[in-house]
Amino acid sequence: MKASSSNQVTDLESCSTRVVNAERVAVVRSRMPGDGDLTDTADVFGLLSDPGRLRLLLALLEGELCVCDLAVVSGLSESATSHALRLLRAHRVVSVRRAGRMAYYRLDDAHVRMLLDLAVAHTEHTQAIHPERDEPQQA
Amino acid sequence: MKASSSNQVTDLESCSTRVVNAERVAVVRSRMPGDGDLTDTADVFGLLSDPGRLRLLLALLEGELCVCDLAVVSGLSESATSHALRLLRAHRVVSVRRAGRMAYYRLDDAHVRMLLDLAVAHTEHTQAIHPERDEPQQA
DNA sequence: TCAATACTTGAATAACGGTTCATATGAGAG
DNA sequence: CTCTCATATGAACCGTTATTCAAGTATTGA
Repeated sequence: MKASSSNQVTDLESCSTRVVNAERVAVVRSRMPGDGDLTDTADVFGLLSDPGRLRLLLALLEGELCVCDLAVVSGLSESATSHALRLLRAHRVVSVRRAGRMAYYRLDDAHVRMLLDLAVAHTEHTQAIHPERDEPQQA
Repeated sequence: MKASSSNQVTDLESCSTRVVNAERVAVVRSRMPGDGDLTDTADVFGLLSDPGRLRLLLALLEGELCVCDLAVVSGLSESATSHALRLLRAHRVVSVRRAGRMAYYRLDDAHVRMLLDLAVAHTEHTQAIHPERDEPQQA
């Protein structure tokens, strides 16, 4: 717990930034996560912010896949796929299982899985509501 | 965060990319969202991938705030705050209410709100499980 | 009207991030 | 052992993006 002595938020009138609603600012400040948690969270979102990586992770929602299959599904080159998987692995989002010369990757982060599920649900939802976009999904 | 049309995934054996588990690849392919939805989703995650913007949006979870208060809370300059809000506004994530010379921004995207709530819940959860990180929240 | 306030905008700079190419590693086949 | 296959890695390239500075637009008050 933080016993923040934030009754007096008017302590930064000196610089160019004033405060209009001091009370709300204090509340928001007290609820704001710490710097470390914040950058961690931003990093996680950053990992999901690339279409290629997003495809990789969505492909892994159903179970493990080898690198070349991931490359095919994601539309990336095998090198780009490997780089992307390396990044995801570094952040503990995926894990590897080696079998011979193959490498099978799987999704290994419950939080990321929830974010992906939520994103998928949302796209399906908006697809149902706003079907104006034509999506030819080749068989 | 970019809007690229990088979908060229034809199922040919001719090129260097083979398929190992053809069945799984087919299933994953059929479930894969279309290119438009995918870049949209990636863009949304991209908007949340910056600590400054993340702070802005977390601040707006509780209600509207004016630009200078948002600048204070996020730790950004007022110019950087305005640029960030412009970007979020362009993506319909926040909306503005003008009152005199003030501009009050509010969170205006249910999906983003869910993502933020989930992220906050997760940081609080891991904070409870792994409290190894010390968080001195400056008063 | 003049000046101050609250916010916006554009240009410029610097840093970051994703792809590619070439090469490396390591396992299995011959 | 040698060669190929599956993946990994490093360096370079180039577009993207965040920040800053300076100037611009409204709006309010004197």
